[in-house]
Parts: sequence; C-alpha cells; structure tokens
Amino acid sequence: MESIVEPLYRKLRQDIVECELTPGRAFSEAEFGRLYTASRTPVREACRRLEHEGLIRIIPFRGYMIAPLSVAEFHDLEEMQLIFEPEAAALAAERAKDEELEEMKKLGTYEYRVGDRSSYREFIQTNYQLHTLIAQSTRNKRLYDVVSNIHIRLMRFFYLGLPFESYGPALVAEHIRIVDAICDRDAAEARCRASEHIRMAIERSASLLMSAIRFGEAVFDANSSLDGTISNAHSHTRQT
Amino acid sequence: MESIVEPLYRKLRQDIVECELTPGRAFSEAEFGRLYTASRTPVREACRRLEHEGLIRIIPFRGYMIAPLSVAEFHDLEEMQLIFEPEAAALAAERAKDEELEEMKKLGTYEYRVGDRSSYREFIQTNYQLHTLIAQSTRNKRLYDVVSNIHIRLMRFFYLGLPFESYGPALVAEHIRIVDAICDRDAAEARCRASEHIRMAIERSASLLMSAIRFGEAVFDANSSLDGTISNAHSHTRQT
DNA sequence: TTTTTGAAATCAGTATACAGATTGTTGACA
DNA sequence: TGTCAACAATCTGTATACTGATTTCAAAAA
Repeated sequence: MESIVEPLYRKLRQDIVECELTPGRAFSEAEFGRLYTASRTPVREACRRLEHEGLIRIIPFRGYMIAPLSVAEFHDLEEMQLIFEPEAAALAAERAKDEELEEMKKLGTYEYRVGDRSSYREFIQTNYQLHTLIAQSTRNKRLYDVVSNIHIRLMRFFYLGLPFESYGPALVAEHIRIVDAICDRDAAEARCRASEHIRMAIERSASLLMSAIRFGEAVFDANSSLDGTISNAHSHTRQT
Repeated sequence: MESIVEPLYRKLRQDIVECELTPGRAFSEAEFGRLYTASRTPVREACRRLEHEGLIRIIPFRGYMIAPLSVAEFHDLEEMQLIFEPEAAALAAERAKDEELEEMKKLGTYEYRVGDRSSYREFIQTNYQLHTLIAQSTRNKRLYDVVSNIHIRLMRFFYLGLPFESYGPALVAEHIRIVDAICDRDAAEARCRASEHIRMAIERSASLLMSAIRFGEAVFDANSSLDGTISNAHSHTRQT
C-alpha cells in the first residue's frame, strides 16, 4: 500500500528535482512533516531514500539539507553518462522490443519552443523518458537504475535553467540519429551516435556552467568528494 | 552517531553477502530484532537500505526476504562490469594518487591457496578492495558507488563457492596486468586489460554457473526483470 | 572586552503502542 | 466432500513519546 511514504517520496523528489526546494536549504524532519502534512516516520523514510539517491544530505544529529549542486557533481554525472549511455544504446539496438522502438521515435521527435519556459520543462521530462527508455530496452535492470539516477540528478541542473536552452534543434537532431540507429538494430552506430550526443552535450554545457551554477546558496563545494566529509553547515539557507 | 543502525546494517550486509543468511529466506522485522538484539525501528531502517542495494526484498504488508540469487541477476552484473570497469581502469590510470598505486600493487599480488577455504574468502575480500580502489582512483564518487554496489552483489555468488575456485593463478596474473598498466599511466592499455579480465571472468563463470546456482531455495527466478513484480512468495524458506 | 562555562533549546535516534492490511484456518452449509 | 465466509493471527505502516547528543546563547569571570 505504502499509502503515505510513496506519494510523499514522489512529491519530495519532484520538488527537489524541479528546484522547488532550493539546493542547499536546511530543514528538519518536523518541518517537512508540517510542510507535507505527514508525521516524522514517513518523512524520515522518504528522506533516507532520497539521501541514497544523492538528492538529500543527512548531517547526523544536525538535520537535513537539500543536496547542493556543485560543478564537481555535474562533471561526475557527465562522465558517468559518457560511460553508460553509449553502451546502453548499443544494447538497446540489440534487445529493444518493437513497442519500445515506437515509443522512442515518439519521444525522440519531441521539439520544444525555444524561449517557452513550460515547453522547456516538458522537454526536460521527455529527454529523461527517452534516455531511460533506452536504458530499459537493454533488459538490464541495474543499468536502468544507474541511468535513471544519473538523469534525475542531472535534471536539477537543467531545471536551474542550465544548459540546453537555445540548443533545441541540435539536441533533437542528435536524439533522432540515436533512435534511428537503434531502430535499425545497428549497435555500433547507436553506440557511436550516443557517444557523440553526450560529448556534444558536455561541450555545450561547459561554457554555460560557470555562470549559471551560482544560485541560492549552492556553492562550488568540494564536499561531494570521495571521502564525503561534511564541513560545518554554516552556509545553510535559513528560513524564518 | 548512528550507534545502532550503522553496526546493524554492516552486520546484516556482511551476513547476507557471505550467505550466512540463506538467499530467499523470509523473515520479519521482529525476528531480526531478536536475532540481532535491536528494536524494530533500526532493523527497519537497515533493511530499507539493504533493499535499495538489492540485497533484500520487501513485500508490502507481508514481510522481507533475503534477495534470491538468479542467473538473470548474475548476467546483469557481469554486463555492468563489462561496461564500466574498463573505463574505470582507464580513468584511474590518469588520476590515481601515488599512494593508491602502491596499495593497488599490494592488493593485486595477493595470492590465495587453491583449495583453502579461508584463504579463498580472504581473496574475495581482496578482489573487492582492488576493484573498488581502482574505482576510487577515478575521483568520481558516483562511479565508485556503482562499482562498489555491483561487487557487493557479485560477492554473494562468490561466497556460494561459485566461480573462481581453481582459477587463482590466472586471476592474479590478470590483476597484475591491469595494475601494471595503471601504474604506467597507460589509460588505453589499462582499459584493454580490464576488459580482457572481465571477459575472461565471464567466460570462466559461464560453465560453472548452471550447476552451482541451486542452493537453498534460490531459484532461477525471472523476478529481477525490469517490471520487478514479485510473484507469490510460495517458495520461502520457513523457519520454525 | 574577551573568554569560558553552563543551561536551555533543538533535533535526530530509538522504542513502543496502535491501526490497517493480508493471509490462513476453521466451521458451517450446500 | 467441497466451497465459501467469517474470524483469528501475523506483520507491516504510522504516530508518538522518550532519550541522548549537539549547538546556541547568555551570563559570569578574568
């Protein structure tokens, strides 16, 4: 049933991904309990899940915070994409079901109106669906999980208004090339096109990144490094 | 502090990975509370984490079970390895710190005495440490997380006595070649050697898999497929 | 004025009580 | 004898009370 945790989790995740909840914002279990009308236990459970996915940070005995966005994380995620997505495309070319191919074609041709904010947001969703559908078509659940998580984290940057504003047509063209290769069952071509796509995306975002990343209290923090030590939470956004 | 959850989580994970807890075994929160002397809340939290890592399955309103081992999962995990381990090795060749290189050399040369059970178990741990150390050397935390999780899942198969018994020398030789390439800062060579290593491992395990996988109630289940539906839990191991 | 100390407040960690859901079993009826 | 329904048992989902850890702030002392 999961009548409380599951919807709460989804709502929280959505709010974080869409930057409705400011990256870096500090909060307590009780506070979210009030905000989302739930008791502490479900809030706690949902937050634990979100921490595991990298959307929330838990500071023991201190509280929680919406995971800040950092250049380091963005870089890591793009590097992950470069590793996984080309292989996913190649495997999808071999294993996708016909219905999945149909769905890909539909998603791949979605165009957004440059400058239209709501159309842009819809495009972010479509982009997510396309990439996860490709991952799903590999029939490898672990691969799907990884790709899905990477994209969910990436979407936060996109919702900040980050990278592919005004690159619409180029993006769509790249998507179509990937989908075409998959539909042709041409694994090598699919791998190549996907790799190209990610590389272009990285290049496009590189220049935009530095200027767009400063938002709210989100900082270029070194905290997402491997040792994962969390420094003093001085710079939390305080809410009245 | 996490004075209860953290140790409990570690102990549980260890027991599952080492197959101390039989794959497919059903249990309740209260039961584990008795077994590990903890109250339901920490047990619950630890189990949620383990579910996220794929070591436990939760059946809503019914209970928990130690995730069964399946050929499908094993295949997925090996496929994942084939995708990212070569890239991890290549990145490590470029980014590893000198201390990490030293540590790799140490881990890579660990030999186990064929036939000696405890030596074999130690080798499993060393193998895990080597592969995660390489991942850590990439400076990409997400990549590290994925590699670590994949190996933790794989280790359950190894602890069942699965694959590389009697392949000791070949394995060590492959490890050394990878480590050498990384120490030489030769990314292309490292990628190539790692790819070769995984491919060989897959080949070796293929023949052994079919006979060794039946253990306890662990079945060739299709439940780990993408839709993730859990069929009737008829075949649970019942404890008196 | 600065530093130290201690008390109060805050918040997560944990235990436990209660409610809702699901399953299994028993008994009656056809 | 077979089937269906009601009840009992079990277990998770949730709320809440309690505990202990950490921080903050103010007051007192140097």
